[in-house]
Amino acid sequence: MKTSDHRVRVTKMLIRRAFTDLLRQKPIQSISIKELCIAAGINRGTFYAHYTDIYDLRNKLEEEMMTDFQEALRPLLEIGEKDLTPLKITTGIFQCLKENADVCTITLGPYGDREFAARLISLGREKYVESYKRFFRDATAKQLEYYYAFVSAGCIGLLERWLAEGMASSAEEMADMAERIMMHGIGFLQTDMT
Amino acid sequence: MKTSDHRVRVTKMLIRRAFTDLLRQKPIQSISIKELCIAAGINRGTFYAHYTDIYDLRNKLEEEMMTDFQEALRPLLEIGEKDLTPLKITTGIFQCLKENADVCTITLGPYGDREFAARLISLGREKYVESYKRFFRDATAKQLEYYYAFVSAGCIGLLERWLAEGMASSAEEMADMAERIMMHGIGFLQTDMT
DNA sequence: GAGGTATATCAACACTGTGTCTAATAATTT
DNA sequence: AAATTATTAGACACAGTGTTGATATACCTC
Repeated sequence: MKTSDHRVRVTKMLIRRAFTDLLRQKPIQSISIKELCIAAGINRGTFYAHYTDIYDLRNKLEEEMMTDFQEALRPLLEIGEKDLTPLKITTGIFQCLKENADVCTITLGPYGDREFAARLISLGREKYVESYKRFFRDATAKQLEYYYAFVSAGCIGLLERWLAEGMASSAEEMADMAERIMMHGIGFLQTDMT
Repeated sequence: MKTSDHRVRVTKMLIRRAFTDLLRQKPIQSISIKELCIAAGINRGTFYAHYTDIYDLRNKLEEEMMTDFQEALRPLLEIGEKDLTPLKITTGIFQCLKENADVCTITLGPYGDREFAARLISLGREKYVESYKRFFRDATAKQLEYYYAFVSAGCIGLLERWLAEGMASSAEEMADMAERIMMHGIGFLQTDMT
């Protein structure tokens, strides 16, 4: 099933490059197939051979990223891992994002798809909830749900801010900060920080 | 400047109603002016007399909401208020949102505009930061920025969840939960909850 | 390398929505 | 009642969409 044809790989690469370029300039809703094809230097019919519309293109690119990220995070989420801490998962995710900074345009940029960002964050969700439950056995499911809704959205907000500042800080630094806020709330400001 | 003409008020009301209806069914990018006008039962030329395109319509509706909310929150944000706590502000905002649940479609629904939701949340931002600074004088500006990025996004995530569950809980309950998470992080699960 | 196959290109097509305009009609204000 | 303003209906050129068929070319297998 894997397409090994040089032509389609070149075509898809051209489309991908033109698409991410355009996404830096304008929101997805004002990107037409026509202008994308002109920017990519391909025929419009060729686009339709691979995608049905712009949103299908975005979805397919996001799926690619998702599998890439899952692959990159696999060692972190291995069942064998016993000394797995939320901090390690967070750091891993943040590290992945930093290594694929260009891709973040699609998810975290001003015209990004935050719903997909939420899915990325949720990659470590099960592990998270599991370890939370270990610590807070008497918490209700509803409480955990609301808490997760809060902190996952919070992490995305943190990531947006990080990207907006050019990802100047290190992934560890950001993950540590996220972890502190998640664990202690505003109290994180009182703890020692490097 | 206030338009007192019956006709334009009826027209705008029809547009608004048709628009929020459509937003419950599909994302804004796939709502055409034509179908909106048919749904509203008005002439297409009339739409152009008031708005330039669909996004201009959304912006203008959001501006209306924003001023409404500012008005509703004014007593809470008065300079005279001395015993103003973050919890009171949060409760006020959550209460406003609950009282305008239909409007939340535009901001918090699955096809909503989360950027605007962030602006709504930020209504109390200055007051927030001010009171935070009072408690944490040695916190750096950067830390406060990241913290605010986290918790404002987190509140939106919480609101989305709330809306998704039909706003079953009370505004006070939600505000209290938000406040606890913001103040104590995961630790909020250990404190007494009603 | 020659073969057949798959892919990209080009031009053309009907179709839908856009944005603007004019003349006519209806409601509102003065 | 007259003047102003808002809405309507129809028409227009224009742009983007999605599809089709014919042609050329790059690819992989043998």
